[in-house]
Amino acid sequence: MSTTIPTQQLVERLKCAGYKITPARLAVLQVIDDDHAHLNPSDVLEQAKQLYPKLGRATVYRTLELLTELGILRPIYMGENTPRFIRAEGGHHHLVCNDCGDVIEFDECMAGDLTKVLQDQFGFEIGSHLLEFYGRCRDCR
Amino acid sequence: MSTTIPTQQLVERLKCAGYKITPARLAVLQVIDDDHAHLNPSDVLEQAKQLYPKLGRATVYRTLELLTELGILRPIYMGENTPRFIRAEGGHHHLVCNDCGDVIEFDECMAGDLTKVLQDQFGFEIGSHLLEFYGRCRDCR
DNA sequence: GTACGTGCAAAGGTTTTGCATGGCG
DNA sequence: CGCCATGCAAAACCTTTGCACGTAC
Repeated sequence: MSTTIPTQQLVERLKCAGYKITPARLAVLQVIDDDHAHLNPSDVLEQAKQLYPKLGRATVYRTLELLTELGILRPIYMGENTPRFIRAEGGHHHLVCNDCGDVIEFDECMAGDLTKVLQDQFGFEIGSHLLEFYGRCRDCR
Repeated sequence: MSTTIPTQQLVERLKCAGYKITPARLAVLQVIDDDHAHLNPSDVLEQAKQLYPKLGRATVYRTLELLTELGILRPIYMGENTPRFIRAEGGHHHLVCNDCGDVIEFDECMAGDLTKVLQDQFGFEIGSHLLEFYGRCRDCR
């Protein structure tokens, strides 16, 4: 499994923050290095284990926590009772169906304008955002 | 504890859907009947127990699930590993601090415009939305 | 009176922690 | 070679389920 990995960028960020690059971390990084993934811890374990079979569940939790602290990942809640992790940067725009749970991503977003307003008004330094609409999809209507 | 409760509206919705009005449900309804609350199941249990001490934890879970099915509540994830329940209607706009976890609500929101675009584009029937910005608050900078 | 709702306790999952071993730098 | 990171197993949590009893309608 050796693409010239785009994961490289993430590896740099770990290194710069003073963390060691281990096979366990590499496996997790490769799995979550997709702007459109939204995996829960068990998904990550399962997929990363294919890259590094010795990987343990606790390590996945520890790595996900680390990546969240570094601002690389963000946990979101999609209705079931486990968190799902998505890339923290930029924006995520979801259309969630209340009936079948399907999630559609869309691009349009006007959050950029608001970002500046909010930074000024509340003194917040804003790094990313999540915009979700809830309703019923075409098929479920 | 007997205001002329605004909770009345919620009670109606339960009745209409064919559910019995019990003290346990009333207590939970009163606790979550606040557009700005974002409580996790334990919070709800704790607060509702003050209104109805016999209340059990399982009943809180069952009631929260029921209210979610009826479209009255919606679970969201705010970083810890428990869901928090908010009123499902309309929009929720949060400014979340990555460091201290503080949540500020704001009013401005341009999601209304997008709603129509998305309904047309994806055939979705949209009922509500959640817009969250993540960053660091004034105090944590 | 009947069916639905409840509280309790046990079961089922998920997440966290402790600790001896292993491996990155 | 020194620490940090890991895997395993156990502990701690949170959530769900089964069941006999209570109660809204």
